[in-house]
Amino acid sequence: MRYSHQREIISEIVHSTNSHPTADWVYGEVRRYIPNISLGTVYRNLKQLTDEGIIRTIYDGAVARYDWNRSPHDHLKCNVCGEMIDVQLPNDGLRRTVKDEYDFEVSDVEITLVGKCNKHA
Amino acid sequence: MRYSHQREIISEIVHSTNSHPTADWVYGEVRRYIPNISLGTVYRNLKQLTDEGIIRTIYDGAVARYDWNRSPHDHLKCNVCGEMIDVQLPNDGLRRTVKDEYDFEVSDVEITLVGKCNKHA
DNA sequence: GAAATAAATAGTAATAATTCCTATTATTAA
DNA sequence: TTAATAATAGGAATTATTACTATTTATTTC
Repeated sequence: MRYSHQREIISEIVHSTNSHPTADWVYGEVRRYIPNISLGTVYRNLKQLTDEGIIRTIYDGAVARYDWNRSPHDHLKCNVCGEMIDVQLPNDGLRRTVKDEYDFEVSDVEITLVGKCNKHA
Repeated sequence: MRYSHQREIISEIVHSTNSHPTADWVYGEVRRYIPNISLGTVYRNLKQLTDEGIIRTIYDGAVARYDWNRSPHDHLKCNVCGEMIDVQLPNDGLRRTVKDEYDFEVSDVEITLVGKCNKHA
């Protein structure tokens, strides 16, 4: 993968936020720096960055979101404010359970807890 | 919600499989019984059945899948054969952890373990 | 049981998110 | 510096899904 200015900016933008942005939001931000960038370029680069392991793609219902946080982690999704919060939850138990009970070889764990975050006591 | 033949058949089809079918697959099946049913009718009814709690909608990446199994459960997704297997995993620990550590009020737990199922030793 | 009411349908157009295509531009290797 | 080719912009195409509308059908009322 050779250098491109567009990819550099896209990567920086994803790394600049904890908001798990959508492709469309990233597109809007990149245009502040590269006004005539095309949406296809944004998608292509988000995919390439994902393939290279530089960012992660997560799915929130039907839309893709992008996450700079590559370390294994889970998400809390607040139904009230829509925010998605990174958390690290223990999953050794889950892995062991499915290995023992279903003979299933786990390569990836995806946990999302939906509910109400602490901003809405 | 008043009776309709179309909804009846759609519901039966979703209940007849463990394959977590997509709307498109359901559409193909329903047409064996109602050849001129429209895709919009399938989507509308799948949504209504979901709203009524008769079936569940789950997301597999970007596509919606439908599941007759309403009891709380999780999924094992096999990367080799693509199958999605229903399992019941304990999640009391997870709930307690986020309650205690993040003051997050959980209403729903979504767990998908990705890997290799026991058909591919 | 027939007419009135309104929900549901078929068929099709529209939308949203994403991918694909192609002529042109830019990066890198020699 | 040039040759090779990856990446781009711009737009068309695709896929999944929702919206619209005239017509049909299930239910309600008399």
